[in-house]
Amino acid sequence: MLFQINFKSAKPVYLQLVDQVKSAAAAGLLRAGDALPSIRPLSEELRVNRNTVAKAYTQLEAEGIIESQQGRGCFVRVPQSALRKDARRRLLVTGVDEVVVQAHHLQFSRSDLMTLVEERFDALAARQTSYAQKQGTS
Amino acid sequence: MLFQINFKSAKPVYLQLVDQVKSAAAAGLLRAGDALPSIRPLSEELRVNRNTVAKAYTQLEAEGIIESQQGRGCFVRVPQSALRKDARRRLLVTGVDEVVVQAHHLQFSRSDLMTLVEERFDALAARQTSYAQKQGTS
DNA sequence: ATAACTGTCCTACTGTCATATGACAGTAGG
DNA sequence: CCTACTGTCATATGACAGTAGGACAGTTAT
Repeated sequence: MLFQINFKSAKPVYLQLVDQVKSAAAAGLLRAGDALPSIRPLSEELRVNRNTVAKAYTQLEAEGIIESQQGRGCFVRVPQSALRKDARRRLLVTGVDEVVVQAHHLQFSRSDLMTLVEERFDALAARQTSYAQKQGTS
Repeated sequence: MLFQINFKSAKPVYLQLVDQVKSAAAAGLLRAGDALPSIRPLSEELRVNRNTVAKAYTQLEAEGIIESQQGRGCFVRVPQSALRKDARRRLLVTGVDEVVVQAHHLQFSRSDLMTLVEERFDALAARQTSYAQKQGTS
């Protein structure tokens, strides 16, 4: 089971799926060219409506993470953002600022936060390399 | 004008207000004991319904950021989370993971990300100290 | 051609967001 | 006391987001 949904979460189901696909792609569990689970089987496995999965895939296509081909399936795209460095940076700053404010209210010091970010980044990178070893890197 | 609303944003108005109050509190623009703008005047200034502001304040009270007293007003609480360190950490990890994945898709390296986080943290801290100097620190 | 798969579109139900309005309750100052 | 402020609650309404089911359209293999 690659993906799983938390129905108690306040976050919409389709956005949970979007995040999980992104995360899997970032961790190397899904690599460029790989086919995603097709909509209907996945919707059954997750106990969710087809259109909910379809909506997640539409969103992912809009963000340039995947590409969908009618009648064939959906596929992971090679990671390349069309945006310039400063535009991408601006996007990231928004998320970073939220985390920084949250860290403050949760009474985390600067070094606490830095350590945590390093740790989580490395955790992601670790998943990446362990998977690459199993599969063989191209 | 402490707060301002972006009506074009996808984020609900009341959540924009919640974030801005949190941010102001984290930056020291609002300090423990300070009164928040009262609901009706603020709603007029922001061109928003009273209930929308009230909803934001209710949310902030639920999160322990402010305290509201009927007939008196709403006040910033002393920052203290009732949660244990590991519970607070778990909350923060969620946000950090999202940023880490986002950073990956925006093609930011580990050091790029670390630098950015440091930068944004210091930017927040700088607002804090500059305000403290103007007002005098207690 | 047909069957079985793939994604896509349309329509409808449900809940959330925001607005508007009226009424009520606690607090402070004249 | 009375007035003017404060927050709170209930209801109604319109717009939109999330989810769901039926019908449609493209692809592949037999």
